[in-house]
Amino acid sequence: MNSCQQKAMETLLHGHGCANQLKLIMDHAKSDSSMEREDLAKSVLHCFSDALAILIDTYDHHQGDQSNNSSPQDASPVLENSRKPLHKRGRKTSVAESSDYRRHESPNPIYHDGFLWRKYGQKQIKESNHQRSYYKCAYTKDQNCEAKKQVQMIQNNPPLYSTTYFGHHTCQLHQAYATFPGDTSDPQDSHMIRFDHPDSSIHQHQNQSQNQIIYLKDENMMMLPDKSEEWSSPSQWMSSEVAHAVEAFGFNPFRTSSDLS
DNA sequence: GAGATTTGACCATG
DNA sequence: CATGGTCAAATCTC
Repeated sequence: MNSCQQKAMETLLHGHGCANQLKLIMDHAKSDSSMEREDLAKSVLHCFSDALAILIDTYDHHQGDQSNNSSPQDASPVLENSRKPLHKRGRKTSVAESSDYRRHESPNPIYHDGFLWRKYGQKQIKESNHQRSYYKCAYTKDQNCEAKKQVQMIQNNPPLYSTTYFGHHTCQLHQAYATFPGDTSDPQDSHMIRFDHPDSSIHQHQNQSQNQIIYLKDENMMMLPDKSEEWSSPSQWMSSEVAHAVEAFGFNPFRTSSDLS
């Protein structure tokens, strides 16, 4: 799996975690938490739309490369290392010279990509009418993680955002997630990872709940369990784009979080 | 009060 | 010197 597919899967996992939190809230909420539910629902929708954008973008690269008979590794927009020394402050290398970057364009800025980011700067870019935001991994100091990303609106109508990732996460993703065990106070910080599937033979975890499990189907439509048995294959309960991407790249979203490590 | 974000300044690069 | 990436003090939010 290349980095784009992994990023898309992380985004999907985050969305699924939000959906699980939403379920928990709906199961247990006695008081009025409609705002929290609404925020979670929005978060879920953002995650899936972002993941779709990544997958579609990656699929386009994949198709293009196949037609050009180039290797799969060339599909990701990763340029050669610049081999230039890093300095403590100021511009290090331009985007084109950066050692490793992946760029995605989507109608929504990618905020929920499964990682925790800390904004450290914002700048008006000369060649663009829009500002660019700079983010570092929140675990830059704690775990010496050097992952960064830049988010910039590149088009107004229709809105189009470019999210560029630099470097790799060396932080422990699951440790980061474990920091927020079941905390439903802030949907932005919801990081539960679990991928349930209507077919119990695929994933044992869903048996733990006889309660409502909400599955996503086409166009973000939510379905209750009494409908879920109708979906015998992923293509029936995922959006068609995601299912297509899953088949195209052969990655399995039904693995547990421990499988990912 | 702690942590996150904003924003002006600093600095490397071309 | 213009530009863009980063720092860090100021400000904001919870």
